[in-house]
Amino acid sequence: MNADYLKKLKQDHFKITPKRRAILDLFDREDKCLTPETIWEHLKKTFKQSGLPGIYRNLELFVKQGILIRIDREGRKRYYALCHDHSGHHHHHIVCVECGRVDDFPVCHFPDIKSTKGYKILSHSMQINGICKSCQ
Amino acid sequence: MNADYLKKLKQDHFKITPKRRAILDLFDREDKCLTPETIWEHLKKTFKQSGLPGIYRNLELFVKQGILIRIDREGRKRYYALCHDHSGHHHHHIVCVECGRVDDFPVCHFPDIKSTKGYKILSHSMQINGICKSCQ
DNA sequence: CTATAAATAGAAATAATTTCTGTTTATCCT
DNA sequence: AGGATAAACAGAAATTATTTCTATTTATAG
Ligand SMILES: [Mn+2]
Ligand SMILES: [Mn+2]
Ligand SMILES: [Zn+2]
Ligand SMILES: [Zn+2]
Repeated sequence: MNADYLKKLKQDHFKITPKRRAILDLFDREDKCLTPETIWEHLKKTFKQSGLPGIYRNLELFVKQGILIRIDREGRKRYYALCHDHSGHHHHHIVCVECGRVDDFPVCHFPDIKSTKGYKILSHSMQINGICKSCQ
Repeated sequence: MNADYLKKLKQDHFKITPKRRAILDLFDREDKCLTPETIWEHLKKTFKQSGLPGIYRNLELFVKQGILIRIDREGRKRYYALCHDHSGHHHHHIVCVECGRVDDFPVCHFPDIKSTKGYKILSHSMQINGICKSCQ
């Protein structure tokens, strides 16, 4: 849970600030993907002072740390969600197109090849879209 | 090739305009993913009159028609590329992170399951990133 | 407790995308 | 070929998500 993420931050010499705690807490509570602005709306309840640029910066930091992932949805906004996996194992995510809930997709089916069609393969990204139990 | 795309448009009662031809020709010639603005720069050479909103509209039309796909790259711009497959077979794409070249990735390894973790699966998207032969 | 670099707020800038309106044009039908 | 029609278009303007900048605050190591 949350403490693991904070430990990960501390390990890499990033500061544990109240805002950062609050962002991670929010993701824990909401259990779905969120936009920077939605997060900001929530934070403003607790911190009457709070800037959107700080949200953006922290979200990108969390992605670099493997704590959050970016989610693709309709529309022109960004979405982020908790990765939920602390082992660092490669895996993918399934997203509810209705409510934005995100869960780990247990395994990766992509073959472990290093090249195809003359390309040297570096990475792959994948997202599964569906409808979660409670939205069905 | 190009004629197939035009046929597809005509079938669905979309007009074959010089701009549309020019956009598809450009993709054929460039053989990589392009941003709306890049396309616009090229079109302006031939059509001194030419508006960016028209480019945006056409690109989204082509995506709906399965002629183009959207490509994720670094930065905040959109990229589009030819799908290159007229059979309509489900498949994915590999993108050169250096030059933006895009090729069909022959097969899809994602299992044909209809549900997981309580989700009803609707779709999945995937992109393979690598370095193409000429960029290595 | 202090020094210090990291994090922040707030305002402003940036730039991609969309919307709107009036005009043009591809296509269908005589 | 000529005319009617809806689709496509240009151009300007609006929108809005994201980034940059600067001065101030704050978490943390020593
Ligand atoms: Mn995960
Ligand atoms: Mn393809
Ligand atoms: Zn749901
Ligand atoms: Zn390349």
